[in-house]
Amino acid sequence: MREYIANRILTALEEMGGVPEGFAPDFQQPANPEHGDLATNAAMQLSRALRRAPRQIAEELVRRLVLDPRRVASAEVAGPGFINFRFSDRYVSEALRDILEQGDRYGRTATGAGRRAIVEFVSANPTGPLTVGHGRNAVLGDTIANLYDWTGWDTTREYYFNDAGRQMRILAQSVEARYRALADPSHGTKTIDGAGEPVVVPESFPEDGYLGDYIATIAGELFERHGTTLLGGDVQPFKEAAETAIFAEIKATLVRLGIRMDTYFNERTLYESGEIWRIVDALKARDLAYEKDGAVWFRTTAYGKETDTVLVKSTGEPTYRLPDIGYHVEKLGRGFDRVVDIFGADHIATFPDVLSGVKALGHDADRIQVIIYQFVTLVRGGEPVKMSTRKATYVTLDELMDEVSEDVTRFFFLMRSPNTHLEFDLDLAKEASEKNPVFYLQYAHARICSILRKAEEVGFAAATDADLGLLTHETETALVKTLLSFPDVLDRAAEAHEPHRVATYLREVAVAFTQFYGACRIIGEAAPVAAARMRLAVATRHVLRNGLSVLGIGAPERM
RNA sequence: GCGCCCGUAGCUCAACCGGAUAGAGCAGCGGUCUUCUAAACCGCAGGCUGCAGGUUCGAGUCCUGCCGGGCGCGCCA
Repeated sequence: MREYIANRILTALEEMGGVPEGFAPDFQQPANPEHGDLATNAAMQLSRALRRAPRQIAEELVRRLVLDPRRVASAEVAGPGFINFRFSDRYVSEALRDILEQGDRYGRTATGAGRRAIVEFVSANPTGPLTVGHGRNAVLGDTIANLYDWTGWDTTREYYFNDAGRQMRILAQSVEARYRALADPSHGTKTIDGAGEPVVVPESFPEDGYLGDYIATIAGELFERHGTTLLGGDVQPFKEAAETAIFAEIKATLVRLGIRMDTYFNERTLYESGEIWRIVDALKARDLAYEKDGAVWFRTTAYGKETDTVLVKSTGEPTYRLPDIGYHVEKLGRGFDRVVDIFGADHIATFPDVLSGVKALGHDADRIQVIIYQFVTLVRGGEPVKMSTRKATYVTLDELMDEVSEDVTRFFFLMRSPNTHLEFDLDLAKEASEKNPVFYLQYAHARICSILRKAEEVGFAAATDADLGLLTHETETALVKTLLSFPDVLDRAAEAHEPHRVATYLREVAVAFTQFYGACRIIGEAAPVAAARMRLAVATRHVLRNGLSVLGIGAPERM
């Protein structure tokens, strides 16, 4: 519809002349229903170029505008120069028929058709269970991937990790120390500081080791399986056991959240392929990298930073920036048209270096979209909770889901814009979970299912040939019009990488349906009217179900 | 000190590329179940959009400065 009206406007404007090259009228959905179904501010935008008053332009435009009355009922000038369009009844009922035909595909668009996107998210190294902090990343990334999928992109979900660094070494040593305490009765103990409190640990436990219970569990399993045979040996078996166990747990947590990765990318690949050293050479060849004090530096001052940045330490070990650059070059090399990263706010200062590196190597960094989300502040008993994976002062995602359910967890992380801080009050989430807005959406869906069940009981099959023109009540047309914007909402949410728009929209759908439900009965009305209303209910169910599915949230048939 | 994000109703947050009278939920007050799910609906109250300038037909939105909160600024990841 937008496209149709835009074309008609451009045709009319052509006759008027003086319109700037490439002008595209902008549309919005008026907040006030008195302002019609669609509005354009084209006349105001053109005021300057045409050197005429907006209202005058708008009036001439409307006079010249040729619109098919079967689609558009009216076009009128209002306010400072808006042109308000009202859809015809015929268009509205045809659009509703279209929703019903598309069913569980309704909402899908072809915006990204023929293009490929990769969304990298979670990407936690296997040093411990996923925490509430990872939750926002995981749910945001998965839902953004869903949005790409629904808007026609060929979408890949990827998990990037590093199992070779210092943290993994400390993790392995932590497991080994717990194991020794089990396998060797003579192994002593010591006291270290953990989260401000003294903790008793095995004597060989690293000062900054991991204190979580899962470490002891892994050590216990090793002892059961291998007895004392691992004593005094290499640390490698401990590392492998820890990585295997922790990754299994992470994947299980993701599955609970409804997340399945398509690919896993190990940072080590970039070392083994020699990719990172090729990058160093290429940067040096362009005089964007140089050696100083035994280290290799990236000339980030050439990109507006105050200082240059170390790429390879004097120990010969790369900093994480180098493989990050390599990883992004590699992803672009795989032919993705869009490379999306989901990062926490702590990466805000580092990803520009990565983009600079990608650009320096002659790649198209514009294909890379970095989504920065603000941190989750966990509040318990009115106090913010400090979290650390190493010190085990965290709340895991699994614990959170146990407390408030998977659906509430997902919705909570999605209902707010990524770039606002998210305050997660645990007490509130637990106590007031029944008041959570997600239930409102699910309830509307369950209610529709209930009506359809009831209709069947009383022998009221939902005829597919209903006369949709009978839907003339205020709440009926309002509901249909709300349903109509679903594809557009998905397009915009995908483009902006803002899943919360879908959540906000679904609430509007649920409100519109509930108002219709309150004002109009279905079962018991004259057959033609009842049939038409049932079709409307079915269409609404499609939008709710499809929308919830984009968010990764269940659509229960009864509650 | 520098960079980025945020500041909107008592609380948590919306506001689509700068548009028309800034909207929801929760909390508060008052109504509504003999009829398809009351996990609901209707109504009332609640605002100098942190402050001060600027840009323009028009600013919560863009620019500058200040105030307040968060995150980051390492040969750590």
